[in-house]
Amino acid sequence: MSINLEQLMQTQQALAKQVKCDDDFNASINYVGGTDVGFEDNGKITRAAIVILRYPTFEVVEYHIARVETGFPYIPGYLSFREYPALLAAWQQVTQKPDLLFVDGQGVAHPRRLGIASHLGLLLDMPTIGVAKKRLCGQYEILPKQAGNVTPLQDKQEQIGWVLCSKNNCNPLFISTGHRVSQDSALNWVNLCLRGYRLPEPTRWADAIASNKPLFKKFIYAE
DNA sequence: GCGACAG
DNA sequence: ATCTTGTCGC
Repeated sequence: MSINLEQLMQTQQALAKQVKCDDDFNASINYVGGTDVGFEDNGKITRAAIVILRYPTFEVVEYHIARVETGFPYIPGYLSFREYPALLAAWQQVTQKPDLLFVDGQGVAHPRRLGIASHLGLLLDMPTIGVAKKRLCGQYEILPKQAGNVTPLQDKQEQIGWVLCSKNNCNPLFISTGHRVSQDSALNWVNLCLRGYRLPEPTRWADAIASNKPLFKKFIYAE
């Protein structure tokens, strides 16, 4: 089996046309979700974590981890094809579906406007926000690492997202609309979910769960 | 042609 | 992403 990138590119372009960048979700958010993906056995196994938090208290309501065989390599610009199968498996286990889902990776801040947050948003028909730790494409003005600083991420006269300094002395986050959320709301909701750490709570918990970090171990022990 | 390139 | 200790700075 070989990979036909030409074919996948066309698939992305077709899907990108279906992405909605306007607010289309209940104004009252009661549950927010976060996702993160990790790998095991030299990448043979893809491990996806999904966590649901109550908003605005950020208590963990439930979390799930799904492991599936990795069926696609990592190719910049095609990350979603590698990670979405495991994310869908984890999603099936979710009882309390969130009102908003924070996805690790780009939303429309992607060469063809279909980062994993947008792709997953379409597959789940859920409002999603892309929260990436690195830039994939687009240009922006370098900002002092002072919490609160924010500048547009632009690609060819078009704003594809935001570069946000979420915490002092930390590298910025790359925020972009995934699906059914406006760029302004994406930035707004990330800010509303920040609690003194670089990552917004849904992403921070998903990160801890997917990688079995101290925050998660402590949580398990307390349970 | 060369470098850049989410996780 | 992952393999990994200590270390520097806020």
